[in-house]
Amino acid sequence: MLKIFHEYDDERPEDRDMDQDTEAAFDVGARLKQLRLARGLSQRELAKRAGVTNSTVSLVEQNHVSPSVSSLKKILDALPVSISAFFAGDEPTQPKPFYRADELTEIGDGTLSWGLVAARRPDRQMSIIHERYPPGADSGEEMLEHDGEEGGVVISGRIEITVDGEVGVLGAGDAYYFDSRLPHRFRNVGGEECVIVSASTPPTFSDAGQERHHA
Amino acid sequence: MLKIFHEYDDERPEDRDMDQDTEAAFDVGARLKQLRLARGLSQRELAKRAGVTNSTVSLVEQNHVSPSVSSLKKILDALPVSISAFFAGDEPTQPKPFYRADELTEIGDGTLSWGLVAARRPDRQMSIIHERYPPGADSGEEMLEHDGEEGGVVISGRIEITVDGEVGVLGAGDAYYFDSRLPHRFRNVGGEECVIVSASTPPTFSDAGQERHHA
DNA sequence: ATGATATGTTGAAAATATTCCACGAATACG
DNA sequence: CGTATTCGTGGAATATTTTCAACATATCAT
Repeated sequence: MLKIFHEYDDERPEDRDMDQDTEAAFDVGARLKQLRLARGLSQRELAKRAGVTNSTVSLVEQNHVSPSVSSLKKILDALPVSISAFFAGDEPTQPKPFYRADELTEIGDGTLSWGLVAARRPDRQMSIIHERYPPGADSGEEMLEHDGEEGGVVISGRIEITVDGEVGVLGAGDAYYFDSRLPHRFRNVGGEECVIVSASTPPTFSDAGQERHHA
Repeated sequence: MLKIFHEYDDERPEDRDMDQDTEAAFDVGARLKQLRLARGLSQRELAKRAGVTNSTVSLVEQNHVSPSVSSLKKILDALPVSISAFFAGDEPTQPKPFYRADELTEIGDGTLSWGLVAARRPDRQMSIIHERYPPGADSGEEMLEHDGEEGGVVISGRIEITVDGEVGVLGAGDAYYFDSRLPHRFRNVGGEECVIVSASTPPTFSDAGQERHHA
């Protein structure tokens, strides 16, 4: 869970009756600042969009005040970030070993040329795939349905994805994530190649037919 | 997004202005009351556990005030419910398949600006992250070790990855995959930003709170 | 009925958040 | 060097919140 900072910089944490919980602190100010800077906004610019004063943004970022929910909402709306997402932020899974680009296992069907990461790894829990969809590429009329979950991030180009009847056209930086049992389909409707990095679990593609049991 | 009520009595949780989102107003008071009653607590009992007065609980439940983040946190801690989970009803906790680039939940520590896909999806089996390492970024001297597996594909830039003593420098198109229990580290040793799309399982980063334990 | 306890509400005081306005630092430009 | 602009900060005034201390209602036992 989180602990909300409420002290002034020069005060010590014990000054306040921060009681029982020992949980990790959640730094509202730092998180807000991070999100603001990630969007290249100044305090004033953000405040203007949010309908609050720059002072408010400043004080909140310094944890000199604990904003009211309504104020925080105004500010986050301007980013935009939901309150839920705001507080969902925590330590990420630090990412990290090594497959040369030409070492990725090709799993295309002729038209497609995809690279599967760590294809031969036994008991692998995920399939991470570097996908390249040429213009017009289509996973097919009949929707795909299989166990597991899959998601990915679009690197370049544009792709139309249909999930359970819902259609979205994603561009660079956009992402998707859904339950693979829902009928789905991928189509490159643009004029250029579309590149995606995807992950799915449990691994649908297994080079060595090494399926692992999964509840 | 959500609408925080700040009006008195006669106001009701209705849409007032519809911005780009299709979401309805978020009734803080009603949600709090719902959670409190679900646990069979009186306002006074909850207030006592939370370290606030019963008045505060009463006023908040009636939407007569918009509580400060610190107050709301105190109250929710006593339930216990995370702030993120509290507002989760707002965001499509339902399987939302598509995520605009700016909808990815930002994670990172200020220098980093990463986007987590489907952060608030309940019982998500993977964390897919769009990572951006600025020049010089380093996951740290001390190696990371945690349960699960992780992998990813380098989109641009160069990154040095150390896994269990083995060091590799990856460039665009290269990939990695390893057991997260092995000590590992990431460093952008190049002069330009390095972009990676990674996936890890199980998700170390979860929108925790009052959720059921899952196997 | 009467008192004892528990509930949720609210006026007024106290505490805190937010605004208004100005300051100093940094940058750019003549 | 001066001046304009933008930045983040913070004092003092204002607005909102939280607390304190009732109050009204309801239930239950005596």
